[in-house]
Amino acid sequence: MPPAPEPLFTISHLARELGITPRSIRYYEERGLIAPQRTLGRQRVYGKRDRARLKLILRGRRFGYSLEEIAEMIGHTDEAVTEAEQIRQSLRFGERKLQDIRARMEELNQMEQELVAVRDRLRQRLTDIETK
Amino acid sequence: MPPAPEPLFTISHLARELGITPRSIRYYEERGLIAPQRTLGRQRVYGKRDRARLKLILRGRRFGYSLEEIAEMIGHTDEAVTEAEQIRQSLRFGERKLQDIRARMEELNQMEQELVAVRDRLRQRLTDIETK
DNA sequence: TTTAACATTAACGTTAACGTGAAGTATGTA
DNA sequence: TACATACTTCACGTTAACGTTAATGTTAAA
Repeated sequence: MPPAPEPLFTISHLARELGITPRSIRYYEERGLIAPQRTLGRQRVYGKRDRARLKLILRGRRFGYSLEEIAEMIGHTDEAVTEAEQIRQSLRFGERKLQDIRARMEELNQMEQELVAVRDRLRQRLTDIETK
Repeated sequence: MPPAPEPLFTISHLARELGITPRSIRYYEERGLIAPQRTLGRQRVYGKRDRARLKLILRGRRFGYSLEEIAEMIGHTDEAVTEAEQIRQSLRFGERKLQDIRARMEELNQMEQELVAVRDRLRQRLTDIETK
């Protein structure tokens, strides 16, 4: 049996799908966040893993993480130390970020409660005004 | 009985307490997010409400919300329309942001799961390597 | 009342994360 | 083979969110 034929994407295809520009994707590569395969003719080819990685990056961005932090979270692709050390590093960063995420969840809860409180106060004032 | 003497803060006092710089606080004011009282000599004076508002702003920032979005969330202090309209507007934005927050919670969960998955894969590879 | 410790405004500087071409070349698809 | 895409490199532009500096005013304490 031949190895499962992985679905491949061109840069602009992927960009459209993710709602970003090819420029951004190349920029992420420049910053060492992804490292797609290339065709014989040097064109970038993206697979499932790359797509997933990009989604992670975008999710991170939506949460205000810098590309630098995201790199730490999911692991740089360049500057290879030994593989084991690489992995251990990623693990350490990953743990930190997990903590971080859990802390953020708490904060989101706080924020939600505060917004709800603000809302309720506003509603109260509104009815006060309208029934005066 | 005199009105409860509210505790007042100077800008750098508040900045220290919140772990930011006076510059940032002034900038938030410039962007219409806060509007502290002034002394006779034009120096800024902050009260409890201001402090709370700043905390909200910072929380928002930690989540990657732009100052613009935060302003929408908690209401601009300038461009006064009628009070009722103001309030209704804030309510609308607030509702949106609540939705937003709930969506983000979902995303955080996703992110956590993915990070955990990454972690587990990494751990697996690590033991693979070490026991080879 | 002087002085040290803050504050104020104004303006220019900085960094991250891209956007926007330009220019010339290579690749891939109908 | 035509034509849309993609590539690289380069460089300049842009926006948000402050940092920094300068020149001056305010305030609390001694």
